[in-house]
Amino acid sequence: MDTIDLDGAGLPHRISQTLIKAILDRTLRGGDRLVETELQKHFGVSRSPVREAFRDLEKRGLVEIRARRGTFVKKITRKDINEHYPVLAVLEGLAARQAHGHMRRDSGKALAAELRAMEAAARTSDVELFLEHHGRFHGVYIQASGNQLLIDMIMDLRLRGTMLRYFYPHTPAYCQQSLDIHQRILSALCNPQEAPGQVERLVRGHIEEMLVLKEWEL
Amino acid sequence: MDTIDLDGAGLPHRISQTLIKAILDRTLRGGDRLVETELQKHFGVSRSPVREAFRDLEKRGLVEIRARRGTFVKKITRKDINEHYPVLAVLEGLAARQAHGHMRRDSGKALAAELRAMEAAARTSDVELFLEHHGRFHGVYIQASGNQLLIDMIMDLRLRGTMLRYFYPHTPAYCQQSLDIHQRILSALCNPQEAPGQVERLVRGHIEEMLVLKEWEL
DNA sequence: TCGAGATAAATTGTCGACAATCGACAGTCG
DNA sequence: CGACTGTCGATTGTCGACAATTTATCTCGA
Repeated sequence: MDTIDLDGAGLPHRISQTLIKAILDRTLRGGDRLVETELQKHFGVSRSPVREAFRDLEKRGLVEIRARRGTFVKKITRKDINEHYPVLAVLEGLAARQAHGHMRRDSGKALAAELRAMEAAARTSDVELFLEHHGRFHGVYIQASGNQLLIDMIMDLRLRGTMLRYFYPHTPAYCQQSLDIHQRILSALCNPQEAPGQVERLVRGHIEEMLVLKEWEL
Repeated sequence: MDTIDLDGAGLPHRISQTLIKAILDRTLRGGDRLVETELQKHFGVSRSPVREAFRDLEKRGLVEIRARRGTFVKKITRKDINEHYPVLAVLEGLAARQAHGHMRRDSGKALAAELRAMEAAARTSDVELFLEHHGRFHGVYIQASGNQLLIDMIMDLRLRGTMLRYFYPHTPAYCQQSLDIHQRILSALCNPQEAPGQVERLVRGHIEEMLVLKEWEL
């Protein structure tokens, strides 16, 4: 690896963004050690911004900083997966409930657009594209919840979830099958008459299902 | 303020702990600016550990770091309160549900002990003592959930909640009144026959009630 | 008197160097 | 032969100084 140029403002942020990308696309693997002096040379900066970037990654749950021993990319375990989805499920369920309370027309349109894109991706078995629009579909009602605390917590969890996704083989079949539940979620969200509890249950159940699936390879 | 001595290991951690105490007991008020050079002199260390402590406080949501502008103790707003309790409610609800799934006898005993202490404190109108045991009561089933991710998230939220508590006048009357719901939560948690959904609903409802109370002074 | 612009002070961001600590290896002793 | 201890290299923790930026102050003119 050679020295990379990144002039401008916000050194720590830019470094952490680069590292996040590297972790999410598995250039950096779970358990890998991040050495300050190496990254210092790699980015052509001093150790201070590198250390601050590490703190940011730690906050986001992507690395673990062990005092006087170094920082390591977090290793995904079965336990992490078992703990992740129930928490994400209740939070997204709450987000859906709160979003349902004040849905705007454009939010509904955005949801419908993402769902159509998901259908198209499923038809061509483009799993990667499907996942992108699937993520955006969820993002719409999360943002629409208007609860900034909730939004931040979910976004952090979803970032970690991106690490998890490598361990679950998203098949075209699963894409096809999950279209139905998203259609129902869309309908419920856009129907003011729908019971808030029902909207919440649909979303929560949809996410909890990830745990039931047995194909996780660890 | 004079220089304070804190030898030993974990400078940043010790500094952040000191600052957390100061923020929670309102020695440092919302909106106050934390200047690196001042704290550096106060603690008799360099700016590096102070900066790391700031990052820790930011992660915990107690301060806000604005780039090139300084770090400020977070100001509590009505919006924060409105966003806080629904999120805490669903998370503690989930914790209670998961704890209910594998309650040990000693957890039940601990719950009962805390509830008795709460009753005693309520009888003598010792609100401070009541709140301490109330916090521990919740802590028991949170820990019993066994979900470390969930535990960490709730603990962070509860820390922030400690800041909120100054804005709600906890009266002896409220203590007395909340004994009943805690008795029901205790019974539900300790009864294996109880429906998980019911346990979750009880806890979630109890926490969401904080929002309905009108006595918040902002 | 008030406001805009220039200047000065204060504060954060970054850097390179030194100190403290950890892990591995080798040597010694039982 | 195995376990313990001391040393060495590598890496993190801390420091003080400098650079960049923001905020406060001062001056000048309308």
